Amino acid sequence: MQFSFRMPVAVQVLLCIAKFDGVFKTTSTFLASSVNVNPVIIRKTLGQLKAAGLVEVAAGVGGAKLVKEPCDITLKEIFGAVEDDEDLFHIQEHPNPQCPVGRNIHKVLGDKLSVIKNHMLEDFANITLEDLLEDIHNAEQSR
Amino acid sequence: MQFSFRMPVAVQVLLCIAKFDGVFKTTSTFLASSVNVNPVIIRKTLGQLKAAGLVEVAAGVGGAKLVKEPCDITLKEIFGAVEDDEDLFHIQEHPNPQCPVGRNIHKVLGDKLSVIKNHMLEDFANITLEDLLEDIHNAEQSR
DNA sequence: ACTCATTGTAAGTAATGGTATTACAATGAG
DNA sequence: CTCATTGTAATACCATTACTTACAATGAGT
Repeated sequence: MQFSFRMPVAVQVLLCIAKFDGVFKTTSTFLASSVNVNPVIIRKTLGQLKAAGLVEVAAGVGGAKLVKEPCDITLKEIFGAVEDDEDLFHIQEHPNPQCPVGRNIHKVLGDKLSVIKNHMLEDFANITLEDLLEDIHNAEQSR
Repeated sequence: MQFSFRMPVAVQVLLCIAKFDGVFKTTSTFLASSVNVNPVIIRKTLGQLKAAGLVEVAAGVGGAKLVKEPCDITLKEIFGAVEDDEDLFHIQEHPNPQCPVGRNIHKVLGDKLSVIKNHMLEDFANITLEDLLEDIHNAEQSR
């Protein structure tokens, strides 16, 4: 059980846009060939990133660019842009209300798990696109 | 996108076993009526918890009991018992190796995300079954 | 030894969600 | 006006989850 492609795809898309800004026109087809998924997936992702105010996309002429600096874009924003804001875990909605465990499980476990989800989001908030660009740069240097 | 029922179900099963120890025989049918899922799901879950050394199940006569004290059972163990040990996120396996982003994304993003997953597991390790039993007890008191 | 509720497990079904793909109208710079 | 590209809908395919039925194996109680 794990999260879908969406967030990693969005991250890679943004990294490519940042990396190739001014060098190549970053169309959905171009980005799709880096990620190796269908261009429609990229367009959908770009739409979500645009709605979140992270990129602007040139309809018609094509290409996307960042609205904010890489140091001002965090994984938390990216995650929020492409994933629904729902609980991390799926707790059975209709437990037995006659059972003392059943009638409290949602509140008790839900509380704990939402704290943990917030921790995860905080971790995401501490990672910026610039961090990743640097890591990639370093990885390229040591080839 | 979220994790499946499995972990919350396992938690509820363990809580019921602890709560009703010596009062009711905790058969799969009994547990299933608290969680409100099919008894077969409970048996499968109990099998995983047994394999993880958290419970023992009386085949034939029926019923389950804890092998360890509630204060010694953490969410991390429960999570590990019912979920595969895989990455939190699914990073595209075949990005374009000709792209500097594509050929490094797995390492760069994977590293960051595995740190975050470990944080999550640490959070899980700090929550015991006893904590949850207490929370339920308190919730019941204030009804 | 027999009984019987229960576990362990397999097999099949249904529902859900993610990804891929095709198709096409709308866009907008040149 | 042209044309590559975006935005979006519709569809298909596949994997996973959860549900359900079925039945042999188990083991305490009689």
